[in-house]
Amino acid sequence: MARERKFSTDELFQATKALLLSHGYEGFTFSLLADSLNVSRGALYKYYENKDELITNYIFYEMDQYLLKLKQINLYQGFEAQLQFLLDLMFSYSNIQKLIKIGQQVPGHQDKFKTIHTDMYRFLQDFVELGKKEGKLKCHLPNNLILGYIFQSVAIPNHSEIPYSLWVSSLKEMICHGILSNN
Amino acid sequence: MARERKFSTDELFQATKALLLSHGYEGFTFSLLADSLNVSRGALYKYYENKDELITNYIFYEMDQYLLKLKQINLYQGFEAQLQFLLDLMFSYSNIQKLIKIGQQVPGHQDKFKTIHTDMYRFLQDFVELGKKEGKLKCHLPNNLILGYIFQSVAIPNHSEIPYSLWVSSLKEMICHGILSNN
DNA sequence: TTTCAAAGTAACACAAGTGTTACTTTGGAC
DNA sequence: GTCCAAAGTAACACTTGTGTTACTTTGAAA
Repeated sequence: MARERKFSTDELFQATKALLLSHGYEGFTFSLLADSLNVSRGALYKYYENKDELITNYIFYEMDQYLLKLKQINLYQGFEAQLQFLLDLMFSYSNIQKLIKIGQQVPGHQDKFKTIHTDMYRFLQDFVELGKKEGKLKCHLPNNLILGYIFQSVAIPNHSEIPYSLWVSSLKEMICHGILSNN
Repeated sequence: MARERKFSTDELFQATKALLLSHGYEGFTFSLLADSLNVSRGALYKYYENKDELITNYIFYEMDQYLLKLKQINLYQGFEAQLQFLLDLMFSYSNIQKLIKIGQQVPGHQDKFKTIHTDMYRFLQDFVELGKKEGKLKCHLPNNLILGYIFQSVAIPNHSEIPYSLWVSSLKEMICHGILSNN
């Protein structure tokens, strides 16, 4: 009953993601997005009132997917298995942290994103508490700092192009046992 | 022989810093800067051709100061003392990392900033090598990853407002020995 | 084949940032 | 007091992004 669309929601979101990551919140424009989709700028206004609405929608979509994955942590028994799962998940979704930060820049939506962020941290409290109860995690470290520490580490820039597998295994080692030797 | 200036270079740099950190590279404008200095926009063009030149100048100035401090690491004997010095320095200059990232966004100046960045890392190679030779640092971890890991950790957002001293001591603990208990 | 609603476009008016120019203000040297 | 160079301003022309409107295109249902 209608004309065929020139771009799917998925293509729209992929282009949005690429532009957000390369240009940041302030540098992202509908003109750039329209060009990258080979579509007129006006067409985008058929779907979103403005860039803030699009960005908010997109990042929420991305975070929903992420949270869904995250909740699979409960399929694993014991702290160590859950930690491995969490670390692997983080490395395969390493852009999410950047996107959340961008989301927090959207005027009038900071609260929404802060809420989601704290919700995510609250959801992982059980995981941290489990680690502490099992005697695996250091009890004197604040829960949220442990979580922030884990999430932050995937964002380290790899300037010297260390191979991915070495990168991941080294980071896991440092997160768990630090940079110092034990002797 | 001339009229009195309405703002000093230091005031200019402080205002630039505040705006860069709050608005990012793309969001930083001469209009904002002029307003925050209570001066007309045109006046700024007396000193800098455009925002890129100002930002580059400012961040280089900031990094020069930082490198100067950093070189005091050689005043300390032994790896452990140097590590403590480095960690304390990082926490007191925690914004530098963000500013360097912003600098890397300046069109046509990415190379300059990458150079400075790698220079800084090269300067710290001695420190890392010393740690490895003394058997204090894990030898199998890539040098630049260790450095990136240390620098990145000061940028963790403190959403739950953990007191500064607990924040710093916890991070030092995690960087050195990880999040897991030893037993 | 006609119809019509969704998809898309082109163009307008507006706002904000940029860089420049011609101008005024200031204050020490003379 | 006069001069003049540095400091600062106001305004112009230009560019880019925004949101809207009137328009055309498309394709399946009737």
